[in-house]
Amino acid sequence: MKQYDHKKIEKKWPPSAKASAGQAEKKLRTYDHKRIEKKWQKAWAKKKAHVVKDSVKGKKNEYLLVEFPYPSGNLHVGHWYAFAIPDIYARYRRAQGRNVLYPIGFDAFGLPAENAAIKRSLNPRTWTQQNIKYMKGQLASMGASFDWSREVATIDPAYYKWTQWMFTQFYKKGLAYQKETPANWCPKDKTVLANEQVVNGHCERCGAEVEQRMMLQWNLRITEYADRLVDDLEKLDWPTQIKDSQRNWIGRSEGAEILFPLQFPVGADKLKYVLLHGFKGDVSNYDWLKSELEKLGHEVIVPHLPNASSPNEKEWVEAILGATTYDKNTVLFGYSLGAVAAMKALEKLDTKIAALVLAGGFVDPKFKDHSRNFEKKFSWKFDAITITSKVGHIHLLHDTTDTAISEDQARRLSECLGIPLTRVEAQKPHFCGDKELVLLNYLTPSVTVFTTRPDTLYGATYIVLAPEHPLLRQGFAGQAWVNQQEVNEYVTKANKKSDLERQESKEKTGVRIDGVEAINPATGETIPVFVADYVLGHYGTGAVMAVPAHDERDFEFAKKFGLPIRHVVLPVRIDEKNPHVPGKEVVFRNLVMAIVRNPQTGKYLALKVKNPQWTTFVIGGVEEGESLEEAARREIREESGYVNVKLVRALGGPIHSEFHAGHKGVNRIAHNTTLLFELEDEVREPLAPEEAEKHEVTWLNESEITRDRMSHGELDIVLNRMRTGNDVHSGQGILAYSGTFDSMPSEEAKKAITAKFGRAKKTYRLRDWGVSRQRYWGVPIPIIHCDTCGAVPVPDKDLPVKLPEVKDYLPAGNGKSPLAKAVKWVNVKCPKCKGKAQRETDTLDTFVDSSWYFLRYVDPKNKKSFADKKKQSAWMPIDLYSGGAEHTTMHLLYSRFWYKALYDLKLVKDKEPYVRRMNRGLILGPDGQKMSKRWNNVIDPDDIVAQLGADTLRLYLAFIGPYNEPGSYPWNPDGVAGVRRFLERTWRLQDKIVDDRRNSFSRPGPGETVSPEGRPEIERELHKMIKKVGEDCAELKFNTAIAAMMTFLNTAEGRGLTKQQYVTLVRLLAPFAPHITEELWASFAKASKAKHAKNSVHLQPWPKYDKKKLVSDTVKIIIQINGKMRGEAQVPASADKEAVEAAARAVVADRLAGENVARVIIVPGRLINFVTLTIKKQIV
RNA sequence: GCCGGGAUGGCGGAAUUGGUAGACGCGCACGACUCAAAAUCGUGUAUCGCAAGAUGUGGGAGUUCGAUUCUCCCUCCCGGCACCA
Repeated sequence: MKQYDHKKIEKKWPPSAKASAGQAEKKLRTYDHKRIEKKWQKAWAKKKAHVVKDSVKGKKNEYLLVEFPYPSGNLHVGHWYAFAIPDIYARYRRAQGRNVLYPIGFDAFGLPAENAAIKRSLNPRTWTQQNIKYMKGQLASMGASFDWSREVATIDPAYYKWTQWMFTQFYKKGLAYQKETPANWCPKDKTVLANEQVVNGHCERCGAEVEQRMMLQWNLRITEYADRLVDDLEKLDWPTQIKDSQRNWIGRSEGAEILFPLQFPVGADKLKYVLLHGFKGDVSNYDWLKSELEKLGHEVIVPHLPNASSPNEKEWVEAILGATTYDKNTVLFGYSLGAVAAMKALEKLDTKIAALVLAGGFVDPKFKDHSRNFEKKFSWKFDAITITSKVGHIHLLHDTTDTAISEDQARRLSECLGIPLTRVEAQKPHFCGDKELVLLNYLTPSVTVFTTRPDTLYGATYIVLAPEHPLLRQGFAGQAWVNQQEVNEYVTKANKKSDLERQESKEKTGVRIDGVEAINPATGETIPVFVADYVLGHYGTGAVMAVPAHDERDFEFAKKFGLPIRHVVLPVRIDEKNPHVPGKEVVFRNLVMAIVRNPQTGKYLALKVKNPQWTTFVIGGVEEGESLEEAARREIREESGYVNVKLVRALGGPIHSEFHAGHKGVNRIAHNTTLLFELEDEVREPLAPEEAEKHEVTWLNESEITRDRMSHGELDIVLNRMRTGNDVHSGQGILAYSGTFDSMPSEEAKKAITAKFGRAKKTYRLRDWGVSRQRYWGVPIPIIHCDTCGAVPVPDKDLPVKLPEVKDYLPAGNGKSPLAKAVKWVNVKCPKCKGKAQRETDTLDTFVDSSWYFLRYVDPKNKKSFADKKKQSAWMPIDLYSGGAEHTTMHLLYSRFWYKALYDLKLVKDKEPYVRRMNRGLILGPDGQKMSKRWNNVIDPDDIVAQLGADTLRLYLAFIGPYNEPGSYPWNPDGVAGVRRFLERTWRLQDKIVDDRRNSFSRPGPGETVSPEGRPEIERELHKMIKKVGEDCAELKFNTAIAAMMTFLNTAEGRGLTKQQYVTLVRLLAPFAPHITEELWASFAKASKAKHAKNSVHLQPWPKYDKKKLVSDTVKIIIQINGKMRGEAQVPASADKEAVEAAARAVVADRLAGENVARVIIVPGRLINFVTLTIKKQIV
């Protein structure tokens, strides 16, 4: 392993002072980076060379963004790689005539600052600002063209005022909400962490194991944007790797929600249903619903609501309250105006009832079609708190086909009650069908499951609830199960475990909920209900329908609990060798295949068929009334004579096969099930003569069971099941045992079954973004908690909410932020009611700070808005965003979400902030490991700058590999010396400038870059270089761009070059090594009369290459014989095919002697290939 | 397990639409300069072979006059997801 040898480098570099003193008399000074770099950095700063205007006449704006650093206190090589290399691109684009914004700032809030501050008993602000100051000095040494006038720091109140302002905007729009959520709690950092900050159950920062705690947290509704965050990726010019990572992270699954009604057949209290009809309705509307509910054993009351054609609130409410007594077993159902009346009645009710189901309800009497006469007879204010407090369970149903109630009306109801809206499709619009099944489903206790495989519904043989499922906490309408205690124990145990602990063992555990059964809506069968921790509470609906035949997890669970396995999606095997013959009758048959193993020998029973010749297992049709096993035993006896066999198991479910049954002359569709038997003894019955004639018995080793030998198309599936014991078919197939859906392909069946029994639904892995942090050093969440008004956003005029000074930055450890200790700051008046109120004491996640910083660069000093709209449109969206791979799923997703939310608030004009994104690589230590003090392999960029110069460091990092690929590159000390050599040779190349006739230094005329006469080869090399460097820079392949300049240098050193040619090289090198090139340019400018020469080299336009100069008079042609290189020939560029062939034949004449050339392939200007007859013959 | 990316000398890496594999740099070897060393300059440097030549881009097949490049299968490495229904 190579060790980084400091001494070796220091000995080598810098070149001794004595040597340069000795050369002092020489016309040229030695390249002295120390003098040059400081000099020009000062000069640029003085001239404000890098201040960017928002518009420059005749130039297009371009926004190049790099992730702003965290002010850790010291600049490392990674920072150089992150900032100095994109600077090459910024300078290159400027030379190409773009007005380039290349800003920088500091992401300065966050844990490390605070931890360091606690350790050194310093104010985090002081500490952070010191770091910023120091790092700015270091950044200056890069010679990067940052516009410092646009510097942004997230800790600046003028910045975080807008962070807070945006948060209040989001809150007002319902995008920010507070919720008691299980939070990832780091016991060491004493704060809540985002999911993204938890790596394998441990804190990303300190490594401590993360605990789950229930806490009241602020969340941002990023899940509402999940679809757009996935779909809009498509249009972005981003590497697929980043897009795929984001898609994985969001984890969108498309499937269906299906409702399974529950029955409590044993020992449960019966429910009392009160069904309220609507405007112009009457008691008879619910005949069907009533009888169905009564069938389940419940009591049903349908009160008569007076004057249904001209109703008023008072009469209806009285009728409802008088209809019966209400208690904890009552379920109140209200339809349309009945829903309104139900809520009104609840406001008055003095007991708590089990459940409230509202269908087609509203709180806003504005209808899609026409107005109604009751608008003024009801009051349209609702006491949501009272209503919801009187009810254990609420369902809000909206019919998506409704012709009277708009979706918007329904949503208002949902917002009013704070209960999510359930969108359903009624049998007839506005739930007007005779048999509205959907109503029954929601009136009965039920479990809604999410599945991506609705096609397997008929195979669902049980239901599994996650331990967190609300049904287990609340029950439904007071219903109970028999083994309540056992269930509770399991749930408590599971809830104690962290996600990580639950995953420790994949061994399935669970408890059957006794006395409760679900009804499979497709088969009508009752199926058991379990609670098991392999189902996740936060994903989908927290409940699954288990289909053991087609899901491995369910299969495992079913095996353990002895649950039925029903195969409903059959894998398909179509025999290509023996396909269906068009026109022939299609005949269906159930087949059974028997694999008989002899445990003594380990061999398998097979039949050698004589005509046609093939080998098969015992196989035959299942006769009417016969079980599979009976049929298999019969076939074994008939075909092999063996009598005593023992059934081991079925090898999974049937396989759907299609083939042409030649001997019967029909097209066969067969469902073929394979049973595995063991031979018990050798007892055989004699075969019937016609059987014996057809085939003979043979025994095969396992290795002899191959598709070559055996004719079964299903063999691969069967063998796999036999060997692995995995009988689950989780792929696609054709439906069977699925009622009217039989023989439908599974993809089609997904849609059909969803349409009939459920509704299409998307679910995401992504969860809402928890932004509360119980730490000091962050942006205070701009919310005031008032006892009467609830959470109130801080009014715009009171922003920013400045971070108060406290003495003690240590988190309390009880979940309270240190801000809670600033009592004066905390206690305020409510902005709404002026009553007593307290400030929110949590601070925002720092990912919030960095979600919009790029917008502030555009207009960093604005006091009226976060960024002026005109300035935004001058720069946004960002043309190229360069950063680290570690931000692929967090920062990049959060800031996209943030930007989209701003877009919806009409605060920004684009849907996406970053047009193009690239992830850079990683610089490793010289030993190939990550740079770390622990390994003593850290390269300090300050040392390199001191010894070798900033230009060398820039050039080295650019040369190490392609910048736009996230590779990892070990630091090579000799490699750095190598690029330093390149700069010195470039410097000394001045010695090789030869007399060019014009010997002047002026702007090249059109079509002319330099005076080329007399040196066409160098001129050609020069133009090749201009082309290559330009193209490679555009693609961020700085390594090959530098290689092209090195190649030119190698040629030019040998042959000499003109001053014009030299200066062109300097201009190409300028973005890479801004200091040395500025120095060289200036020294040439002294001798020049040209005006433009007085300007900086960095203001010179990018050299243009001349296509005509790229071509040479002669070209090298590669000569191949049968595709192998056999020689080369120089031919005139103008040579035609005949001439090329003649020249080539001359070169390889001896090789072609005696060969018949069958074909000659000529690639103009490149290659000629002689194909000889012998090869040709082999092919023909 | 699923999704994506990758594998080229001693090392970092090049190679246009399929057309000389190894550009450029490092390292190494030899030579020049020097009393010497360093620096610098020059020559060479995929492997085997004295050579002619043969082999060679993770492994195996295929398409093609010709494959690092296209197709199929496999191995390994990196990244994302993972009891996600």
